[in-house]
Amino acid sequence: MAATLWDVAKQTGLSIATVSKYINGIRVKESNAARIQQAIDELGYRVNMIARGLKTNRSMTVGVLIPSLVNLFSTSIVSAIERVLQENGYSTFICDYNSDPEMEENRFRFLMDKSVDGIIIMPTSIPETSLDRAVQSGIPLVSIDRPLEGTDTVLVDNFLASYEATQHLIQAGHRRIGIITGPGTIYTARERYRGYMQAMKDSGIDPDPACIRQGDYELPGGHALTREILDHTEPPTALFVTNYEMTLGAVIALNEMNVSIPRDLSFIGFDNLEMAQIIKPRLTIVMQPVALIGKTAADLLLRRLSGDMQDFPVLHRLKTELIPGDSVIQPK
Amino acid sequence: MAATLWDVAKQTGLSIATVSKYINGIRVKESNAARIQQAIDELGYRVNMIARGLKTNRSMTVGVLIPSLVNLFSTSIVSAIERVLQENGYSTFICDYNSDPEMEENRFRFLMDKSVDGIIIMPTSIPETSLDRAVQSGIPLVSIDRPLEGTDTVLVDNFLASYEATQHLIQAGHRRIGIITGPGTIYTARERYRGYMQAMKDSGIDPDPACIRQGDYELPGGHALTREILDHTEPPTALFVTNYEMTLGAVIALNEMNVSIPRDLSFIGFDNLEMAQIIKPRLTIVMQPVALIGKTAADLLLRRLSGDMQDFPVLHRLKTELIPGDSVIQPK
DNA sequence: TTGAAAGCGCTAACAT
DNA sequence: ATGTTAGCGCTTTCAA
Repeated sequence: MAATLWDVAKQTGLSIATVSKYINGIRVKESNAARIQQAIDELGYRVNMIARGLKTNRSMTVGVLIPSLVNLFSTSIVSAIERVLQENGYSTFICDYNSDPEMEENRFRFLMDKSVDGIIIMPTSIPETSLDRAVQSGIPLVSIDRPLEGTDTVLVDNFLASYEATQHLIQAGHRRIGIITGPGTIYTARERYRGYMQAMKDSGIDPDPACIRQGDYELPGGHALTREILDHTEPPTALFVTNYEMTLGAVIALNEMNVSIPRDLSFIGFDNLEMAQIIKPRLTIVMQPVALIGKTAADLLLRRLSGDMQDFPVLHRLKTELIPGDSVIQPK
Repeated sequence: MAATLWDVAKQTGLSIATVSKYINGIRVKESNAARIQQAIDELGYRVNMIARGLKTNRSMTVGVLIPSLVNLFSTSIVSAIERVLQENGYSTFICDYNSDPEMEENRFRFLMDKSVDGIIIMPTSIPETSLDRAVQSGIPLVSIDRPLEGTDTVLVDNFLASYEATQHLIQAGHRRIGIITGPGTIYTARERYRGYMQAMKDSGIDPDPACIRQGDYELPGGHALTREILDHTEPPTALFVTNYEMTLGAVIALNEMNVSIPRDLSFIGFDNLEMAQIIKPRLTIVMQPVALIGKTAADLLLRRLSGDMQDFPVLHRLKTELIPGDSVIQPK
């Protein structure tokens, strides 16, 4: 059906080998080059990547494994990854594991079976041992958002992000500061909780457990827990919500309860500048450099793919940014 | 490095062909089957999909092309597609074209070059002629969300969805009904606009242009246009917003403006039941069956992939659902 | 500079 | 039921 090297060779009267060389950028006689190119155009010849892959043992694809495709944070990163990889001739198998630990391993194996050249993974609970197969096959692995033992990693300084946000509230004069964290099983959630606790401690504040709620990183959780915290007889004067979905839920809940930001409650949210800027008053948020995370991970993988194993395993800890809005003022 | 058929054959003392047969589910002697399986386990043998693909001329991958990876509607569909495909042994190349017409063609060609077995595309502006290559290569194509000439298509009845929503407002007694539509370049936006106009017309209402705004399907647009419409000297008594992002923007804007739903304004939004249920009062929304769209498209593609070209090209027009909330009441 | 030939790992006749 | 063999389309020595 589709034209092959053989067709081009035949049409030009040259050999397959010569045509192959031309395609791979090896010098051929100028006049031949022209004839080959013409034949390629006429026949609409395109390299069969599968055949090439079989020969070169490189599929020019990388796998990207994320908890969920239906999550803005993940997909923003993937979007950046895909762009970089694509610019370098790689294509991307994107897999989600539905935040399901079993499926996580499952999909990882699946990617391996697809003979990807490298893998970028946002792990939740996959045990290090399951990754051995990749390591042993010499397939580069880059972990994002959460660290993995003995693996190149790109993440943000979650502890510091949370520390700074909390400190920001403290400096505004708050002492009764609420926080909605993520699941204790998730690394980022633990780190963000740590940052909050440390900041409180460093200021000599003893946090009230009534102000601390562990959420699930999902919108409904943020909504419900915000109500819980605010319904307390002595609600906090400031609230810090530690991811995007829960921030959305919190804002909706506060609107419903007619709790005015920042008059009744100072507020710091997480991620998604766009949303933060649209809300009135503009929300003060912790912003993660999603595009940079993706780009850094992709660049790193590309480097490993090219055989450069310098400084392995490296840990890129990117900085978050506290974007000031109008949602934090002094408590009454 | 990795074990091949040859290794397994050698270890078992059988021939490559026999091992291959076993792997492909062709009966071999029971005792041999056991030996082969054991060797496979011991060696950690896994089929080389690339080699198999070269031989069978099927890569067992399909391409999915969407405008954006950073859009809940798209990714929800993709998520469903991926699930179905994966269950059937296919893997998925997900590409986004950043809502950029040039890139759209670009990425389409890219997928073709990757010798995918089939393609599911959510097209924006790709000309039918660009798809010829797929058609000529015999690569099945399924279009989602928007119809494509001569192509299997899965979409929802946008006209009816909008008609019903508008009618719902009219039946509640509204006559001054605002709408925020999407870009005129996008099929769904045009259809939703048509549905609104038709419903108004069928009830003998002449819509006021001041109540009609064309948005961009993005959150900030919904936000800004809601303010515009409400700032009018004679604002509508009801507002219909025609996609998720803009609905989010509209709700935020209304909260800011202290416009109470439904007391001051009846409201119908679009998509994302989760959000609609969390907002108080619960939003009445038009819901698209995203999971079903994905599943239908994947099933259809799978059918074409298996050679069943019955009723080609078929158009699946799925039904949306108007989910009643508490955001629509009679106007004052 | 070009071409002949040997596979990459697998499947599928075909023969046994 | 099993084995032999001929490729799939490409890259890459090696020789000419």
